[in-house]
Amino acid sequence: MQDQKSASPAGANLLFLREAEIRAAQDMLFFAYRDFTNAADVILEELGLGRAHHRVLHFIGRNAGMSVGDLLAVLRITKQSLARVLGALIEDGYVAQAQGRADRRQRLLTLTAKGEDLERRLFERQRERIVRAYREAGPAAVDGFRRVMRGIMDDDAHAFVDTADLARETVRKG
Amino acid sequence: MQDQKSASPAGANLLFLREAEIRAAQDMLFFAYRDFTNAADVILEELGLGRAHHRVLHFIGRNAGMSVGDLLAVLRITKQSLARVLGALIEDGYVAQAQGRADRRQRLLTLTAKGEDLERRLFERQRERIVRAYREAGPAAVDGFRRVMRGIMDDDAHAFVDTADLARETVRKG
DNA sequence: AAACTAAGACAGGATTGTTGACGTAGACTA
DNA sequence: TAGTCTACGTCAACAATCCTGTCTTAGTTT
Repeated sequence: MQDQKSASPAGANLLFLREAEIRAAQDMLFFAYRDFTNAADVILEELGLGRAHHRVLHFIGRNAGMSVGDLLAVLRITKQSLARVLGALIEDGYVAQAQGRADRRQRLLTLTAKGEDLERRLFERQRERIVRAYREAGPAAVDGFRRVMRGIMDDDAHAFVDTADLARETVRKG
Repeated sequence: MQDQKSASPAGANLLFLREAEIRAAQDMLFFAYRDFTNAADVILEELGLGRAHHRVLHFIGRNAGMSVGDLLAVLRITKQSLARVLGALIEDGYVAQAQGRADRRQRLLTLTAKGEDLERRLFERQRERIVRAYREAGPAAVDGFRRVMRGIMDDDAHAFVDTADLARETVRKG
C-alpha cells in the first residue's frame, strides 16, 4: 500500500514504470487477446472447429511449407496435442502434406485452396478489429505497439516475426 | 496473391494498413500473450493451480469487493466454469467472500493476505517482461501500445480499463 | 403475493492440453 | 555397412478448462 508515489517529482521515464501501469498492461493483454481471438469464433463453431484449428491454419498460411516440427516449436504444444487438430484439418481437406525434398522424413505443410479460403474468412473477422484499432491510434502508435509487443514476447519469437517481416520485404521489393 | 502493393506510392497512412501488417499483428498478439501468460506458470504449477486461477486472483485483486456476477462478466466464462476455480481458491484460503451490504444476495470477493501474497508473486514474474518491454520501447511507444490495445478490445472492456485508470488517478491524487 | 435476480450445485460432455511408450522411415556417422 | 540419431505418427491414459441444461435457495423488486 505504500508503493504509491503520489508526491514523486520523477519524470515520465520513471513514472510510466509504476506498478499501476504494469497492472494496466496485464488487463489490456487479457482483454485484447480475449476479444481478438473471440472475433473468429462464430465461423469456427459453424464448422465444428476450435481455436486450436485456427492457430494451425494461421501459422501454416503464414509459413507455407513449414515442417511439423517447426509448427510444434511455434505453437509450443506437444506432438499429441497437435496430432488431433492437424489430423482433423488434413482429413477435412484444409491442409495438405508433402514429403520434404531435402529431408524426406519431413512432412511439409501447406493450405489447400479450401484451407486458404477458410483462413481468409477467419482473418477478415480479426482484420476488422486491427484496422479499427490502427486507424484510431494512428501510425506512430502502431509503431509503438509493435515495439512493445516485441519486447513482451520471448527472444526466439523475434526470429519468427522478423522472418515473416523479411519475407514481406522480399515480396514487396521483388 | 495480387494484393501486394509493391509499386504503390501511397503514404504511411495507407501503407501501414496493408494486409501483411495486419497479419503481423496476429502473430504478435499470439506470441506476446503466449509468453506473457507463461511467465507465471512455474509458480502456479508448484501450487497445483492453473491460469484460470491466476486470472481470478488478478481481477479480484484489481477490483476488490467485486461480485461474482461482475467477475463472470469480465472473464466471459460460465458460472460453472468459474465455480470450480473460485471454489478451490476459497477453500485454499486465497479468496474471501463477504455478503453484500446493499444486496445481501451478492457474495463480494476479496483477496486474503495469503491471496495477495500469491498474486504479488505471480505479478512479479509478468512485471519483469513488461518492464523490459516498456524500457526498451520508451514512453512514446508505450502510449502507442496502450492506444492500439484499447482499440482491439471490445468497447465494454474500455469501461473496465477506464475505471481502473480512474481509480489509479484517484489514489494518486488523494 | 408474484416475478425477478444472485449465487451455488448437480449431471454430463467437448476441447485442448499433458506424459509416456512404441514403431517406421530416413539421415547421418564411425 | 552397421549403428545411431531424427522426424513423424500413433496408442493409451489423464488433467485442465471450458460448455449446456436444470434445479434450488435466498433475497430483491414490483
